[in-house]
Amino acid sequence: MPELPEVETVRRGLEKLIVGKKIINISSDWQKSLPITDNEINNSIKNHEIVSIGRRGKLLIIGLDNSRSLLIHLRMTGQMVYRSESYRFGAGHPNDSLIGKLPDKSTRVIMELDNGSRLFFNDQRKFGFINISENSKINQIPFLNKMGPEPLSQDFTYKIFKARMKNRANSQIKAVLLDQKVIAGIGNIYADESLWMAKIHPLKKVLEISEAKQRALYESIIEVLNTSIEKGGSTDRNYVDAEGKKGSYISFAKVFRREGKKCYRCGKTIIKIRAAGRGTHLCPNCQRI
DNA sequence: CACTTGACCTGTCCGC
DNA sequence: TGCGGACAGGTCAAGT
Repeated sequence: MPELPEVETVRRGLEKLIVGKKIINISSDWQKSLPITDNEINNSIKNHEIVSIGRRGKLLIIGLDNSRSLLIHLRMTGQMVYRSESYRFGAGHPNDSLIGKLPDKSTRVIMELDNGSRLFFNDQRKFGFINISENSKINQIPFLNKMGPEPLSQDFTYKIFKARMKNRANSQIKAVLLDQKVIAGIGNIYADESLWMAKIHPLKKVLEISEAKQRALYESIIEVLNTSIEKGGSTDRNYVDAEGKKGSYISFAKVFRREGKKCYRCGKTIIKIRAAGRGTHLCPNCQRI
């Protein structure tokens, strides 16, 4: 589910809530959600303090005081929800939350902190995970070391974007945007939104996209991601932030999940097709093949 | 090399 | 009300 803006929203929430706290325990009833040995949990996680919360693409990185990091990928339906000690004694959950009492049936991992609070990793579809790495080895993880640039960093210039597009000249643009090796953090929602904003058909081959439109796409990606972070991300189904609250970007979306409705720009009907194996939304008038 | 399909899982929605 | 199939925001491996 969560793409860069959602993961960034969770990161900011966790940064406020759990940095400086010590992990007392971490446990799971689904091995694949926490593929870490008991030995490692006892030696490298328990009684260690959380010193930082980072993000790379869609991956959350919780830094510990022993040069290790917990790597968390939410995949399609993951949530990281913090609950203070008061929740154990009946405190209500936020009104704009999708979830009630925790743990619930999608809870895969529970982390207990030293102030009595708990962090719940909920993941309906069990695709996500919490793993551990030595910081010095993080860049050796294939998924991370091949990952493309962060689209919201200063280093992500138009020149870099253009060069990376050129490497994938024969591919369909939507597939390229979804490829984490090209640019980190874009998923199905923001690929569709960026392409609509830049007026590019998702099935267009990169080499068929004009210089002006490539420039527009570069700018659209940055604008769309920044706008979504401002709105706290998109809650289409499962996504909630670190406090369990929904994001509001989906109600600002221009094409995503708007099939059958009118294009805000030209009034024609938004359609849904398949591109790169994914449901893909576009305006057939603004975005011509 | 580029693209598709299947796998990993659970839940929801739609049509019969 | 029940049942089967399609589909869901991600990624990887294998096949064409």
